[in-house]
Amino acid sequence: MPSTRSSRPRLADVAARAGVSTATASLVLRGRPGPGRRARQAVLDASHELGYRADRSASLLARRRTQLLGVSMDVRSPFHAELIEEIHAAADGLGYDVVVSPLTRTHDERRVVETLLDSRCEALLLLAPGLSAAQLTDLAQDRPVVAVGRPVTAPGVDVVRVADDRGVALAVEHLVALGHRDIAFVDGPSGTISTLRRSGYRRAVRRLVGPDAVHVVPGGATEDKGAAAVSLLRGRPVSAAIAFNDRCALGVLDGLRRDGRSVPGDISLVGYDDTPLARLGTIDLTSVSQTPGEMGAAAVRAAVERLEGARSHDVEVLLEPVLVVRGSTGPPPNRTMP
Amino acid sequence: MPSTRSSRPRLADVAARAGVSTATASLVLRGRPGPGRRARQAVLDASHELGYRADRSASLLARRRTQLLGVSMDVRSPFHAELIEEIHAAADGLGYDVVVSPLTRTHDERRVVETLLDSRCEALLLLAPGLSAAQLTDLAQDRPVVAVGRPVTAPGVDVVRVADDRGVALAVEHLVALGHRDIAFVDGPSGTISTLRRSGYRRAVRRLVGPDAVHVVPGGATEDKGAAAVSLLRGRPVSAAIAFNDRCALGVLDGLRRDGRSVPGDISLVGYDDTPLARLGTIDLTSVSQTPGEMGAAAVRAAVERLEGARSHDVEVLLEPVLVVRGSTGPPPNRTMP
DNA sequence: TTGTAAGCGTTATCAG
DNA sequence: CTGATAACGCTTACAA
Repeated sequence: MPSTRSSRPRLADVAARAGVSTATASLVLRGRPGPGRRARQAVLDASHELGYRADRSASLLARRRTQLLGVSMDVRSPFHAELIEEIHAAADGLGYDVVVSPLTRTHDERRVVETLLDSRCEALLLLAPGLSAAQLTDLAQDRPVVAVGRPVTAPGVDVVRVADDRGVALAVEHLVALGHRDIAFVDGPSGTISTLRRSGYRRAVRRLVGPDAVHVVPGGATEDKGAAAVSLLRGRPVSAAIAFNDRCALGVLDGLRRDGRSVPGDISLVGYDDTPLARLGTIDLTSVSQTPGEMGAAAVRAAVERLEGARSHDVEVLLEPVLVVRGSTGPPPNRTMP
Repeated sequence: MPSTRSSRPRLADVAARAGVSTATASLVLRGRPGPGRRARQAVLDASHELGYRADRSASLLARRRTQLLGVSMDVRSPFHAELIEEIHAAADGLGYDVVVSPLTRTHDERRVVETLLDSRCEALLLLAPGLSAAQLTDLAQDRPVVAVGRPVTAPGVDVVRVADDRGVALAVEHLVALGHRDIAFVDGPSGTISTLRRSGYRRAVRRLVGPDAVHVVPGGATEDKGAAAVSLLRGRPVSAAIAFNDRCALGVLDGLRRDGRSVPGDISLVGYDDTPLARLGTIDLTSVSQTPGEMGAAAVRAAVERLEGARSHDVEVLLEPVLVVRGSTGPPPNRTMP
């Protein structure tokens, strides 16, 4: 009668069954060169028959390198969710594994980072980290640290982000190409990101339309701020608006509809972030994408370069945003031929 | 001159500095009884001065019990994100730690489960698992398995979910209390969940309004299906609708507005899931909450009960949903006094 | 090519 | 109350 407490098979079990040493078995199972055909086949068979899987803790403990990338994320952010997917895929391709630790009510960023380090992660990819530049620099003292999606200047840490000013410029270019000349910008909350996007708007409008065409109204990062901004849009003739982000745009959209103005019939609207929200059939918002695929790959690459000694100086990877055109933008109403 | 390659301090370093054995140091650092005041203080000081943190792999490897709960989740689901938070908090309280492994393009449920097991998790909490009942039962052979949020009948696995029929019934009761008598149900996709919600609707309407008042129209789980259902709502006088879920409700909302009907002025609307979407100021949807806090706590409790031998029979925890009343429901128009 | 044996950093057992 | 010392399960020099 077999013991009711069936423990997982260990490497020694596989080795015994295959009639080889654990050393040989280990080499075979990790696909390392050395063992011959006979031994290889025997180990593979035995492993399969026993349903063997290596114990992660033991393996990590024994290994010199862990090839583990630690990622901190905000569980609530859909954008982070996408990044996680991409980071996973990119890491996979380079032979690295990923440990994600979610920020929650009970686990703040400091604690999450410690957990990651306790888990023997060799590098840290921090998604939109809230830690100060000094703290980041301090962390980077002992291992590669990559700040993803937040423009920080912290010596020793690599940064991967999308050019915010370029993103808004893309939106302006798109609208101008459609024939718009009265394009407003619904600003975001105070902060680096808003500043970058606003200046991107300013420069693009000045260049493509004219210095007097700049029209920034205060807004914010949330729907209600966007909705509130709608009343400020009435002062001047406006045929298109670019919002700080998708949530803000959603508020603008709703406010406009309440006003009886149709989108894009009366006014075109562009958001930022290309969130799943923007993709909803009923919202269908033209939006600027931060290209999570590129970001994830670049972040992993940055970490791995450092780990493999291919680079020792800091790097800031500035990615190009992509405008995703959907149904919320179109030609302006009553377009007059020149 | 200290070596530039500063490796983390080990337990032995702490012990040496404190002038005690590693055994004593270990006991102190884990807050176990035994060591006296002197030793205790010395170890604590040394540990602090060195910035010591235990190596997780080594600790897990050596420990008899790992007290690790493995959780699989769909990164894209905001509801899962909430559950993760709650599970984390609940586990914390019971002295357990949580390992989350996200389902992604490159990591399907089988692989995620294997990773979790390789990491020495003692129990599995699977959020809305897609595995078959047979597979779940198989997994549950060797450790506690809790299926969260999906009604599966798999011998050996515990289930934690919210009573779907009760949720819809709550919505019906709310609407009837407001004076509605013509309440439609916009159905979901084929499946267990839809069946449960639909029958909850049927029973409640029959009981509170009358057998002829039942009015189910086909819908689906997404916005477009909801929007399409709006045209079917015109056949009968309808003063309120309950949608299969929030996304479907969003489609209904949009369709109604396009029709020029106001919510809740002309028609009241209730969603299901209480997603962040429902909470948006511009949507403000009355919705049925699956109470993630309760679910998370119940799931952790179920796993821990099994692990600690407090229970050996299967259990299905059926939680009460909660109706979150927001701005999309109100009294019916032209209410005639009896 | 293959096996022996020494770690990896903790925890846990068991004498003292 | 404290300290050796043997696990834990795997990787990896080094030797055969």
